Amino acid sequence: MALGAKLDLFAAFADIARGLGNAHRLDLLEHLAQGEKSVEALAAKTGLTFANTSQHLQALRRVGLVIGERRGKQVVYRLSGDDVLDLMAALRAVGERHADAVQTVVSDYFEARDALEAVPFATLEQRMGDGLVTLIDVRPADEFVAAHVPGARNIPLAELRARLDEIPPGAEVIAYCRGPWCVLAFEAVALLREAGRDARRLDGGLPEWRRAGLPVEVA
Amino acid sequence: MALGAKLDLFAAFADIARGLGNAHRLDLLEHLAQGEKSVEALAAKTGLTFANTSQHLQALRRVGLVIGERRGKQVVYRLSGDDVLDLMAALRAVGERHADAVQTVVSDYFEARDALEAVPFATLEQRMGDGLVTLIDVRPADEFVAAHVPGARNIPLAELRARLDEIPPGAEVIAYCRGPWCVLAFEAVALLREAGRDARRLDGGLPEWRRAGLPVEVA
DNA sequence: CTTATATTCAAGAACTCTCTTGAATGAACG
DNA sequence: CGTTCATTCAAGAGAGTTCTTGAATATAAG
Repeated sequence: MALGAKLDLFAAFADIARGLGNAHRLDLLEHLAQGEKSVEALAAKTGLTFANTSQHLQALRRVGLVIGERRGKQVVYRLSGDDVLDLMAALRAVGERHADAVQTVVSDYFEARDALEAVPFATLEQRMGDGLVTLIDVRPADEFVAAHVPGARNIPLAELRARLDEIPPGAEVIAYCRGPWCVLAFEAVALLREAGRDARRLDGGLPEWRRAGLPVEVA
Repeated sequence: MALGAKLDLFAAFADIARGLGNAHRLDLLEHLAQGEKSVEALAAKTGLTFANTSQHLQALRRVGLVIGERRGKQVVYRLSGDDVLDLMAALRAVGERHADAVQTVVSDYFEARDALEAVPFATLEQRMGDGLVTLIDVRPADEFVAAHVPGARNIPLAELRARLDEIPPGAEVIAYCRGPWCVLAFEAVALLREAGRDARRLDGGLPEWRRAGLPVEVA
């Protein structure tokens, strides 16, 4: 019984781990970390079919990682708690350490990343105060509207090249996006450097900012 | 490419999550959190067959959660890093929150647990200093020998009833075992209370103690 | 060199997961 | 109250996981 109960307990935890055990579901979780979203919105963001998105969301809900709530005609999903962000961060920590050793694609990714040193939140706050820095949020506009770092200007990555003139030439540019797994800010920094700007990435995206207890701005 | 690379990255993280996605593998990880062990030792502790234990360990090694090293005739496995403990703790945090809602067995487990308030590490250290407390390690002797909290006395759960007289009657008893998922200390506390002792559980087992940077004693 | 010991590999049966397709539900709106 | 829209359910093909069994390695010891 003690042994059986223990395995039952482990089985429950294993179910949660299996909930995270699919690339598309991690993608969905990252999008949900930006804020609550309908199934339709998630299907559009991830490129999955409607039914498939729904099934993945139900898998996540079954193990308690997300909560789905009917709101009129739509069902809106959100992360079930901040500990889900912590769990994803812990997974990332193990993954980044292991990446070098095994996965080439991934280690390329992280090598590129190491080359661009990230700016900690505290440093950003300080420089924002001094007015020495332009902070840009390179996520799509709808995610910016839902929540963003105070003082950030929204220039989605897709529009960045065309809107370079909106960024004051002298100041340092700091870019952020959805979080540590998100490529948008990396690409933004690469593009900005190509254009001769002094650009760096913020060390963490909006979910990490919020998780750190820092204020966010809406609309 | 950006999208493909991102999914490759997520797939790598998902592989790690799937590594945790099996009750037996979580069991193996908990045992490895006590210290490195051979395949044979793990098979004995978990009750799995030899070949099955080996296969699960290889699954864990493939995703970088454990490291296996040939040492003479044996292959000795250990956790690949402290971040694996953090990952397990994060998984537990989500699981405990979700437990009430879904798994009855598990919620029973956690209810029983809530009834016995756990003693934080800091409190233990203070009371140990005052000599007001008897600390017992209820894990099997081999795990105690590998590492234990300084000042603890080893009385494996199986022997506890027979060795009650080794515990000074007046003082409070604090028991610990393998960690938050381990039932040994729960059962020890229940048994001690039945015997009229003032017993409580330590809030965390040996892996958590070590992870907190506190000193351990060997042999 | 042979044997014993510890571990891994290989193959197969039973089961689970994933994605697709098309039908079914549930709420809102005319 | 019938239609529309967003979502879920159901069934099935294909792939992956798990456990068992027995054979294959690799090291150590005689």
